[in-house]
Amino acid sequence: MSKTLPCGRKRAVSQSKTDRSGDLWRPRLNEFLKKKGLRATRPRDLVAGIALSKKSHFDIQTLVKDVSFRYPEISPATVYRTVGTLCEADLLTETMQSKGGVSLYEPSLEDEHHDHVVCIDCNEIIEFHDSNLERAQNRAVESMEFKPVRHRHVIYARCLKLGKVED
Amino acid sequence: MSKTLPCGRKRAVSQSKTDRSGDLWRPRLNEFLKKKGLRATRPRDLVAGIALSKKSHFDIQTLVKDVSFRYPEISPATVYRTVGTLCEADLLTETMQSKGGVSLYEPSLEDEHHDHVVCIDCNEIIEFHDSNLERAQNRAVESMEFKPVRHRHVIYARCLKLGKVED
DNA sequence: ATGAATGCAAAGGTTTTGCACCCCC
DNA sequence: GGGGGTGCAAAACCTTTGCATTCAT
Repeated sequence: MSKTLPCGRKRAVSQSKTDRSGDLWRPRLNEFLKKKGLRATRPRDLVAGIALSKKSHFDIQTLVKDVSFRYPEISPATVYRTVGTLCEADLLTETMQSKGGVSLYEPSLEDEHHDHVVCIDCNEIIEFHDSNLERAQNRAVESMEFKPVRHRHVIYARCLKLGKVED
Repeated sequence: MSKTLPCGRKRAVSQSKTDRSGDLWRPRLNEFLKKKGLRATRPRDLVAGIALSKKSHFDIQTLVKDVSFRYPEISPATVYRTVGTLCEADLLTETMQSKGGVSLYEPSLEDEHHDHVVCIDCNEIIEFHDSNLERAQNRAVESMEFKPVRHRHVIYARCLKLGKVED
C-alpha cells in the first residue's frame, strides 16, 4: 500500500493499529474535570476530540479552523479556552518556541519511543524506528551517566525528491 | 566550568565555540541585494545582524521584540519586510508548522542541534551534542529521502549517580 | 535625480476578555 | 438553583499595507 504525499513523493503507508484514539483521552479528561470541579460539556468534548486526534504538533490557528469547519457553532473563544484546559490536564503538551513567542501543542498520550520525520513542505508525518539511531542515542546518554527512559524525537525535514507543489 | 544540578551531581557547562556569526552573512546578503537591485541600508543590516545571530529557530514576534529593544527606532514593519528579504536570499529558512499556520525561521548557515536530556528526578535540562548521534540521525532520515532541517530531541532519563553525591 | 526603503498609521487578522444567557451537576 | 461554560462582540494584540518622506546609489 502506498500513498502520494502533497509534496509529490510516494511513501508506504504504515498500517497503524486500530484507531483507538477516542478511547484513551476521554476518561482521563473526565477524571481531570471532576477532580477540578469542572464540567464535561459537549463543546469541550468535541474540541478535545479534534485536538487529541492530531498526529503531531499543531498551532492554535489550525485547530480553530478545523473546529470551525466541523462544528461551526463552536466559537473560537471556546477552542482557545479548551486548549488551556487540556494543557492543564496534561493531555496536551505546550511547546513554547521562545519566551513570549508562539506556542505549538501536541497530544501527550502518544507512545514516546517513536522517532518522527515531519515534512516541512507538506506537513506529512512519518514514524520510523532505526536501531542505529537508538543505539547512538543510548550510548550518548549513558556517557553522560544517565539512563534513558523514554524520548521524543521529531525531525523536521524537506523532501529530497520534491517536485514542488501548490501553495 | 561546572555547575551543580538540583539532583546533586555536577556537570560541565558546554563551552560554545567562538562566535563568528557576524562574519559570514554580510557578504552573502550584499551580494544578493546587488544582484536584485536592492539597497544595503542600515535598518536592513541591523535586523539581519540580530536575526542571523539567533542560535536556533525563532518566531517573528521574538525578533520584533529583540529589534525594538536594541533599536527602538526601527519599526516592526521593517522587521517583517527584512525577514522576507532574508528568506529570499536564503539566509533564513522558513518552516511552516502547518498550512496557513505559524512560521518559524532559522539562520540557514547555522547547523543547529537540539538534543536535550531531561532528568526525571530533578527536572534539570542538559543540552548536548553528540556527533555519532547526529550522524546516525542524518543517515536514518536521508535513507528515507529527506534532508533534515532541524529537530527536537528530548530524552527523559534518570541520573545513574543519583544519591551518592556531595555538594 | 531616481526609485527603493523606511516609519507611521490605518487596515486586516488573530487571540483574549467581559458579559448575559445556557446548561451540567 | 447555582456556578461553571458558552457564544457573542468588543478589546487587545499581531501582521500587512499604503503613503509621504528619507536615503542609497
